[in-house]
Amino acid sequence: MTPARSATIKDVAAAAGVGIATVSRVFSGTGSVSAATRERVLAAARELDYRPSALGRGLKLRRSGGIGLIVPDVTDPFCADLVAGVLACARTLGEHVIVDAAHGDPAREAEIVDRLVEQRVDGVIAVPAGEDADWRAAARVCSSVVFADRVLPRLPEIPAVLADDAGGVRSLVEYLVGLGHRRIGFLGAAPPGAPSGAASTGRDGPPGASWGVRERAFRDTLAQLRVPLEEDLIVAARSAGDAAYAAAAGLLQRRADVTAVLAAGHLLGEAAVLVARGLDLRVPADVSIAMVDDVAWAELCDPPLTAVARPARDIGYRACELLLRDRARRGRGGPVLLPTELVVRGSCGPLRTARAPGRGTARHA
Amino acid sequence: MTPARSATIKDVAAAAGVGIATVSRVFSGTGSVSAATRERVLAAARELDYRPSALGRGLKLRRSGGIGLIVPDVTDPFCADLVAGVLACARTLGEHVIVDAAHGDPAREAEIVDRLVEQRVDGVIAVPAGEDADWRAAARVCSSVVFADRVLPRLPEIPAVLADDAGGVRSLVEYLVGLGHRRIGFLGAAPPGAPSGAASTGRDGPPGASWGVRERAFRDTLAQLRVPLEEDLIVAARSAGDAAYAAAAGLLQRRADVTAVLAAGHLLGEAAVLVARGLDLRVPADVSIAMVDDVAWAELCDPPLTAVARPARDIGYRACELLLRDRARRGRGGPVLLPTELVVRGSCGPLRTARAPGRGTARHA
DNA sequence: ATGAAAGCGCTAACAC
DNA sequence: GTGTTAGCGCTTTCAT
Repeated sequence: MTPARSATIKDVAAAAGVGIATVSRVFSGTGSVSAATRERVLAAARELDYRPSALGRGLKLRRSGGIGLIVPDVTDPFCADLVAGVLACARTLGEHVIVDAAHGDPAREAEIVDRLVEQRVDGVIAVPAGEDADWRAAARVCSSVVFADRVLPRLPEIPAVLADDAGGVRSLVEYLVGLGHRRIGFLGAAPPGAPSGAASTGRDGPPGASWGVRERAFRDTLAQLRVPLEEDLIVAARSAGDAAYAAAAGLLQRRADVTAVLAAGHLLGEAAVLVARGLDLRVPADVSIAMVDDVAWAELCDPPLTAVARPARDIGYRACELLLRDRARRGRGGPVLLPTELVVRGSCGPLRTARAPGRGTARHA
Repeated sequence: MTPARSATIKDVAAAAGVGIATVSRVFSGTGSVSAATRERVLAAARELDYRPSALGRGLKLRRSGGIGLIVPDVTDPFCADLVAGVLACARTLGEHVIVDAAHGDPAREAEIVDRLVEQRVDGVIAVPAGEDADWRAAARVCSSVVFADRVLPRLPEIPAVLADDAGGVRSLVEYLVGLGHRRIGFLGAAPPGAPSGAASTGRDGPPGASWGVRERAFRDTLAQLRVPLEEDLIVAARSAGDAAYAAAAGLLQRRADVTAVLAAGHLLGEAAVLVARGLDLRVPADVSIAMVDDVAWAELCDPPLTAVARPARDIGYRACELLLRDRARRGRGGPVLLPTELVVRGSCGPLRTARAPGRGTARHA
């Protein structure tokens, strides 16, 4: 009863008493077929439970009808939103999406790119981890590559869609300074491999560069507002859990006089909140906290956290559009910059003179 | 310089002065090739920047080397973890993963399944939304289908990997009852389409059935512990934001005497926390809250939320293994059940006699 | 050990 | 409008 192998276009043609080209026309929508024939073909196809093979079509057309998407980690809320955006756009364009996670490992990323090229995907969207992957080759073999959320300084010709991180940090700093804060701690993400906890050099490291953008925006805005900058208020940590926690704890204990902390990412923000709680600091009475990335828990936190929302979903959506629709317009005028939004909640308050006595001392690792 | 079209096996064969079969042998690892020839082939391939086409191979082999993964929503933390698990396993097996989100819409899911079948994926893993999709056909054309996290009652023959939700809820109820609670509200997820806020019927609705499992476990455990069950403490809500909030608010206002709330999912838990805050109820002094799904914010919450952790990542990993490796062992002895873990934090306290006066009155929509 | 040749399922000229 | 035919890039007998 059930056919051992799924029916092919040839089977359908035979069953409908037509040529295979006609069947192809019916299913690919190309050319013209009389209503009667079309009906017969459709009936035969239904009867045989025929499913056109994307493999055959792909081979002929030299494209698979799918795109590749590489993110650092699908469980990161920002990445997840980005993925959702790509999925939404790809769906409207009838393409499927091969997703993979590079976990910040350039070698792994290079492998993924290779696989994607072998699959002959119609394009690749990546939140790039590094320059090991042969991005140019990928852009050549696949029709194209678009970067999302991050760019690689050495590959300026690859089009990109980014959040306006500088603008986001600027609005946060302006907000904090407007509240009266002067000694603001900056928890920044260090590039992979950098010594954790060390103050950054202020220059862009090879990968990402986005951390550099945020730190520079922090410095620039402070300068612009004529707030003196203290180097040891700027801390760079690998944003992994423990390192981030250590960095935040170090900052808050070393400088008991900081009145506000700006975390340059949600993992760093999480660390800041946990450290403040561990040190028994009241937020915002003893210290104000704000962060980049408006993830779900920001609202659930007590007090709810003020954050800069970055349009992750839109970034994904636009990147996909850029890749598949606006091929022509691509890469002109530098990266596409999407606006961020400052979401004010309760975690930042006006400046108080000093921390309550006894607070801010280590009490908990 | 750059070839207009990427090199094919034929080009490499010509360049290396060998037949295409030899090149194929070199790249597919099949058959035997002399070391010298292999070297020449590899050199030629490198020279031409040759990438074997998965399309050609797939057509011949009648499999694409990829699997499909359908989840309700990639931005849901549980789903994201599940996806990560599938990705991890697929990677070890050298398969790529086509991911898509059905958003709880059976029609959309059916479309996705169709696309996946057209792609001739080697198998499909799904957190199923409904029975519209032709799962049996998919299982036939693709080699197989495995359900994750949910099963479809009408398709018992499809293998599945699930969390032991019943056990999780049971441990939560036992914990709460052990703390002295007797009037425990249950916030359950209603099947899509059911009237929100209405008490459920206690029977499995067509889709998912997982909500049914949790509610039944709630009832059963209470009965087993000889705690009287009050029907109007059981509320079913669509777990979407507003509906969940409304359901939680309804429960807490209608029954000012509930001393604990068990939310059957993280969205419902979020609603419970927000409502408690809105009603100015102290947690756990006025009301204890616990939920199923140990998502990131549970720890960031104040107080941190007690929750049942479900092994989302493992579910994904096992489902993928089952699909690709343990084909033989599949579907024997019913679904694979993975254990949950009760993570006790600060959101549940011992029973107090009554809510503080004035609390629990509506004060905030 | 290696090459020639026959498809895998489909689309796109090109004939009629 | 519809059928015929020639590949798309690869794997795989089957010879050699």
